[in-house]
Amino acid sequence: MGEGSTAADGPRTASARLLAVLDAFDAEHRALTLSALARRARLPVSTTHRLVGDLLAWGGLERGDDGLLRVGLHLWEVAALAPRTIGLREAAAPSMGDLYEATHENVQLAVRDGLEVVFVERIAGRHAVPVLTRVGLRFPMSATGVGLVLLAFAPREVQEGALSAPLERFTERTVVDPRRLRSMLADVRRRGIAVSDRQVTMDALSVAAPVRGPDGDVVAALSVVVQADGAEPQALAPAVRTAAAAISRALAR
Amino acid sequence: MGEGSTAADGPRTASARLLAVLDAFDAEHRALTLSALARRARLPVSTTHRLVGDLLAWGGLERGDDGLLRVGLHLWEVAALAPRTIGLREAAAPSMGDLYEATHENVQLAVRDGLEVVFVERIAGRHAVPVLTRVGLRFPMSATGVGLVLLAFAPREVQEGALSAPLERFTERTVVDPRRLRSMLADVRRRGIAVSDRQVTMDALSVAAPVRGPDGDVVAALSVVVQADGAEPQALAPAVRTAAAAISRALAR
DNA sequence: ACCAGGGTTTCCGCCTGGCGGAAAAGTGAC
DNA sequence: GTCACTTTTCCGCCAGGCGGAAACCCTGGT
Repeated sequence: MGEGSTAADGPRTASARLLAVLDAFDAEHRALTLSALARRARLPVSTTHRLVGDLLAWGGLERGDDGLLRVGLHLWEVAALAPRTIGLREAAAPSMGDLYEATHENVQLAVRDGLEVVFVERIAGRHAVPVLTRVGLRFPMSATGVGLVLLAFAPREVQEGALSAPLERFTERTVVDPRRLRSMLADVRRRGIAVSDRQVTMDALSVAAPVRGPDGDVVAALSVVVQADGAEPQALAPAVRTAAAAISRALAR
Repeated sequence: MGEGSTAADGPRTASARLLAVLDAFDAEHRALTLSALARRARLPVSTTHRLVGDLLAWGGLERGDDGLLRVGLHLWEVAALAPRTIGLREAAAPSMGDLYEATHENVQLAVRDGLEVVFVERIAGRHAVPVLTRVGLRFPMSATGVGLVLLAFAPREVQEGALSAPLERFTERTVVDPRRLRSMLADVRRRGIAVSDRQVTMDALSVAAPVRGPDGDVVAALSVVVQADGAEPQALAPAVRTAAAAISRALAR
């Protein structure tokens, strides 16, 4: 799911209310007044005031000099203990740095969550093609390079779930035919590389490879994203594979 | 505070209980059984079971194939919205990369929280002196390079608070005399650089500079940490200042 | 100086749902 | 089969979470 389960309809538990306060924040709303937060969480102002007090006391939120509320440091400290985020980033950082040095293009690391990818790290090339992704962004799997990798190696029921849902189109080149996607996924499994050519934006092509955990499961995917014009995926593939393999080895330690 | 306010003594609110579940995790306990989590949170097992259910549903926790509970991806997604963490890291990443390329030593970025520093980013030099810090670690301010910077430029009452508390000794060279520390802080403010020489470990010296926000306040500190033997802080200072200034400029945009 | 329209904070009666002890069920090692 | 842990379920109790209302605050406009 994109957002934690804090649907406003029906009775909500105390926990759900507290977590709904946290879900009021997003990339477009990083700083909120108490009243705005209450509206976004669909809670009465006095309830929100009380819950915000609890979160402020714990460090889940901070109140700025401007009176606005923001996500706090302690929440991040706890979240940093998630193995699929900071731990993965730390294991990946040297190899991502190497891949960046080798290509000077955007380098991205993502994990799967349900039927979506979540980007956990990226190095943005200064002169590289602009990319939509930012750390913490969640995105459908079927169009991006990393998404294709993660879907290809996902459990069968996840693949069937993704293939039976309507596939979202982002450009005229986005693959939205399930049969074609199924075929692409088989190809990704065979070659150990995914190429997404102008499926997300019309100027970007990405090449992605799987990152495996200690027991061989695919736990993340690594990609470079380059200008589609003049791109040579076959030339990029070895470097991406090598970097992904290095991350896999780092995770095995 | 180091840990969110979830003291186990006395009556606890529903919010405090939920947050105590999250606080059960730390760097040494990233994966926990339900029973272990209940013990660490000082909650009855059935209460913990219910709260864990709420967090699993929201994405704050995940249950692995091994049955163990871990901090989940959605918590990190929310935490990634904290301006003092991912946002700061992203602004800092190019300059930290440059400083690393220039020195090939450990590069660290930290923010102040109360009377402690929290490390929000680091680049570990492959052949550099081992450092204690990891991302998400919190540490007293007075001994580290970044801590000296953050303390020097903190509001007066924060400085007085730090100076009136007993200063913790880590090595025989740790400054624990408040008068001497006060003098060092004045020096840091004057020179815009802090040097911590073997105050944390006996083999490391760090050089740190302030990172300023758009309104000129010191919002973070950047440092390199090198082998103390043969270290030339004066030679390192310009590069650290330059990188810190670049981050300050990035934050002003 | 006043007003309006937002905001935040406080109060407190209501009643629901959070709480946790007990028991049942599950798991793995021996 | 036993043991020691684990996880899950049940359900009676009552505490505290809830939120409407009101008070108070702040800022910008006139």
